[in-house]
Amino acid sequence: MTEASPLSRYQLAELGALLAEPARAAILLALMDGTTRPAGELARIAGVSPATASAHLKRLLDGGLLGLHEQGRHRYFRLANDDIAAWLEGMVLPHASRTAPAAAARDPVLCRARTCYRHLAGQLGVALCEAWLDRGWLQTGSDGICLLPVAADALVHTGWQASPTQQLLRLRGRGCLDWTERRLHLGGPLGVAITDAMLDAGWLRRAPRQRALLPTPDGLRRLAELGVRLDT
Amino acid sequence: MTEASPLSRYQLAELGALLAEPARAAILLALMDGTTRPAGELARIAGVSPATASAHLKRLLDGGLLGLHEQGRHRYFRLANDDIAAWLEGMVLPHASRTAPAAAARDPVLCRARTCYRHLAGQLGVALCEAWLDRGWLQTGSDGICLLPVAADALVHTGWQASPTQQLLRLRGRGCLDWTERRLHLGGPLGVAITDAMLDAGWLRRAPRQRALLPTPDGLRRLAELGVRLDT
DNA sequence: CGAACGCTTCGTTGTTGAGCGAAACATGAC
DNA sequence: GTCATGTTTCGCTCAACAACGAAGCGTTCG
Repeated sequence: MTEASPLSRYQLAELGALLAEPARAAILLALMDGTTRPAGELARIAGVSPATASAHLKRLLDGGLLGLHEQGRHRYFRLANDDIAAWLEGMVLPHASRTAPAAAARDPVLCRARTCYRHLAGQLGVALCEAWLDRGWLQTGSDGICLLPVAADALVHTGWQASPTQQLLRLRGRGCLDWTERRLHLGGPLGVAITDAMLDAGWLRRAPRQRALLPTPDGLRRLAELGVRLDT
Repeated sequence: MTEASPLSRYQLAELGALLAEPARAAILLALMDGTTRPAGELARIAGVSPATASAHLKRLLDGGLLGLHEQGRHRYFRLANDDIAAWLEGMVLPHASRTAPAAAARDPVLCRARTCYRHLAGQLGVALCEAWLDRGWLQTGSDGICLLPVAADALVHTGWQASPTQQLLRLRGRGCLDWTERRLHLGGPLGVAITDAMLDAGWLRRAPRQRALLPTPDGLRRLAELGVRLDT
């Protein structure tokens, strides 16, 4: 059997139906920054009763869009994986051609650096991925992208803690499509770990109510040392 | 005003609702190969009455997903633009992580070469775009990607008709994300024109009922002369 | 233990919208 | 003009499902 289309009309419709309700859309958008939130909080964000939100969460869970972590009487929800986050980011495409004939009309802060799921995206994310691949710090293999020891040494030299850096060597990342840059940035567990480390170290700060990430002056300097520059 | 999210919950829900009906999904999938079809034919494909299809087409049109060409008593529908096609191609992402843990499980023929909207996509499309950018045959500017005269000369030398090649110089293309390769291929009017020319010249043939494109032995040879190789 | 809490399930109501046939409206053929 | 064809609009029915309150279940705290 050679499927004529990789996606049947029914699968496509089912996927669309999951987005077709403002309450569900709000839940997905709220989780796009990689946060993990309990059902009650998502109900409040979506503006519906806990009972209604519970039904929505069940549908999203069954649809494979959400992941679940149960802890006592709490149920914490998150996006299922990087692909879901990248896919949601890509949902802006139809609007891009309608509402933004000039691509520059988009929010420049969000273009510069933001989270995609839990990892770094935007110009900075793409620059990091490409620079480190160029330098041979990242290597793509059949099991994903891994960080090489030479990179870990450089990170320690720039001020990272040695012990967590050793853990990075065991993690795997993968390419994730960046919808503003239309190139790859580093996703997967490795991408998440690197982004978390940069947040911890104060190289990046989270914008108050956005998915945007704000690089600090110190962070920009350190990143430049690591070959990551924002071309302007 | 700095919009917190580039897409509100209502916009996202509206977009999802457009896909949420199997009949509408079937219409969009049928138009993904770049064809232009009258309302009656789309009704037959979707398996609904002309009256029902008319309502669906109106919604898709109002939603900005379709374009319209009226001719006499016929109304021909097509996808609105390249972005819509690329976006639909990206709709497989959520399924990719569920149903295809190994990316190689996808149809290799479709991965090699296919149409995205009306232009060449897949390994061959990406290879062409990158090779020609490397050679300096394509140049990216503020108004898109254009073909340089040196490339036109090379095309004529490989057997293209001189007159249509001159027209290519006036067209503009743009990068379009390839969901199997996760890199850019050449879309826009320039991409469409080049693909059409290759089909006319017999370098590529359309697969009977798929969006797949089959490169002919002659076509592969000529493409290799132009620097476009399928790395295996 | 009992009370408070977080969440889900159940039962009900109301709205949305998909679907069709019939009729209307065009256009093109004769 | 008359008829056939392609498409849309109208009126209707029916199914799906979002939403809530109430009740139920399991967990945590005092």
